[in-house]
Amino acid sequence: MPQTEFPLHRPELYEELCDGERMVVRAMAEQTRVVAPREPVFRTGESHDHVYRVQSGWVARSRNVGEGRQQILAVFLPGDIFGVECMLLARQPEAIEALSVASVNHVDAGQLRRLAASDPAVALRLMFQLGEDERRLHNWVIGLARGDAEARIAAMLLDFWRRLRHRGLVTDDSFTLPMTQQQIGDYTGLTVVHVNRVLRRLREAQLATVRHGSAALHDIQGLRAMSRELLDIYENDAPNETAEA
Amino acid sequence: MPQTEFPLHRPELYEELCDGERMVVRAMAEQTRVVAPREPVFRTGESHDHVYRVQSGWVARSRNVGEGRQQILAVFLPGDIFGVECMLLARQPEAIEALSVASVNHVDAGQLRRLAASDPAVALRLMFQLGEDERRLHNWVIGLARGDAEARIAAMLLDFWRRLRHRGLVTDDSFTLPMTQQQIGDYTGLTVVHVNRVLRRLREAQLATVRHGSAALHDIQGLRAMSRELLDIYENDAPNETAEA
DNA sequence: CGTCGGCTTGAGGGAAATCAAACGATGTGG
DNA sequence: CCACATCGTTTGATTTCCCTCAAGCCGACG
Repeated sequence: MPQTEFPLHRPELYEELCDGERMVVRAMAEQTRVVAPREPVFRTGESHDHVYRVQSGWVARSRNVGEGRQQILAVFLPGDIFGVECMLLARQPEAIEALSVASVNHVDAGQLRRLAASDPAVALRLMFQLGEDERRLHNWVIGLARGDAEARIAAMLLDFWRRLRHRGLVTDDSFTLPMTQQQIGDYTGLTVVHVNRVLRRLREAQLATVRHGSAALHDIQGLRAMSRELLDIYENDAPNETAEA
Repeated sequence: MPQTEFPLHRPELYEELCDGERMVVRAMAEQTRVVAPREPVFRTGESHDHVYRVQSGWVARSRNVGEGRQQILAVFLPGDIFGVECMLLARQPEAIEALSVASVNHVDAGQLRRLAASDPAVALRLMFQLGEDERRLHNWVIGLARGDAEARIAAMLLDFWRRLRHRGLVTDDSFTLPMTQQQIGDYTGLTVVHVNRVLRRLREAQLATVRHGSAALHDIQGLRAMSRELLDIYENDAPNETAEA
């Protein structure tokens, strides 16, 4: 069922979306970079004019905020396209860093813009990525505004798991999670100390085990219950998940 | 200085962006709706297939979360385009409601998609709106994750003021703010009670007065200091603002 | 005049931050 | 093989910010 690759799309766009995906992949095929953990793909303020796509590994978009603290705004998994904004916006306050060893493909922004102008499927694929990112940010705003620490972390784990599954990168309930507890805190807006306590509680409650850079979700339903308020309609009645759990 | 209309764009795109804007406005010119405060433009889950543009008034994107509570995810001001996601994503967990009396233009999504496919300037204008929304969401995520109540409210007031100014809808330091304290809380992730206390503190500190549906920012620099960590690079050295303050 | 929505203020409690310190792996050099 | 430094994790004690609960106030409106 290839449809799972773009889970939220309008069905009638599927063909065109795949066309666009192929075109983007082809345009990016020539240039690849491999980055080590904590190594930036590009830095804050750096004039970057490339659009990227994750080939393997995990990558984060983060912004420095005050003394040595950072906020992780998004985590990109294999298949995600990022940096589309640079085609439009002049300045970029965010940095992109690898979480694990990661390889990314990229293409010149101007070149991609011309491609998008000549091929609507490419423009559609890019817009789709922006739309999907926006929805994920909406969910995250709600998590930060309304969820407590447990709900946020449960929602984070479920989000990663779901996305990896949609791409066929995970089949059971466990996956590698290349983030330190500090980075989890930077993402969820919590301190390391508190992240640690919550992870212990999740472990003790037999809900999930996060350790040594890997996560195992023992009780999907329990985690979903814990983060229920934060999940949007689509996520709350995803059919093939309840079957799995 | 028409450039201020799209504050963050890449300069070389200005012409095309304006072309796109004109095309979108023209395509939407035929259909207008006027909505009263609290009246939905469309509801959660409603299959909507139109893209909108605010002509006048304030409009909010919100999502219901649990018992009678709602989270406001974004506030749209005159000139903003919203609902672009419906061209791409099948389901929409958010509702759109008017905050003040508002008039919105709209156009059928399929029609707009064909227009975007035939005219790259239209696609660019739409992508620009998505990019700008995304940046604002990034800022807001940081605000919720890192900022305390005062920083969030200061950032909110500055954001509205800045956006209204860029569109020439405000010349001095005051503007109408058609939101109740409850709605401000729904936006900033705070309770009414706490919003009220913070607004009192801002008033007592001669920073800003929010009352009777209007806001007056007495000390822009003070407000910016209060929310400094939450503002992105661009916002922290906007030249013509320091001059104004 | 009573009611209703929105604003204001007070008192108490709880979730998470802060401060502080120890523990366990891993690696490095003597 | 043993200091020893480093990085990430773990745990405890205290403090702070904000929520909850509760009640009073004000203007608008029937």
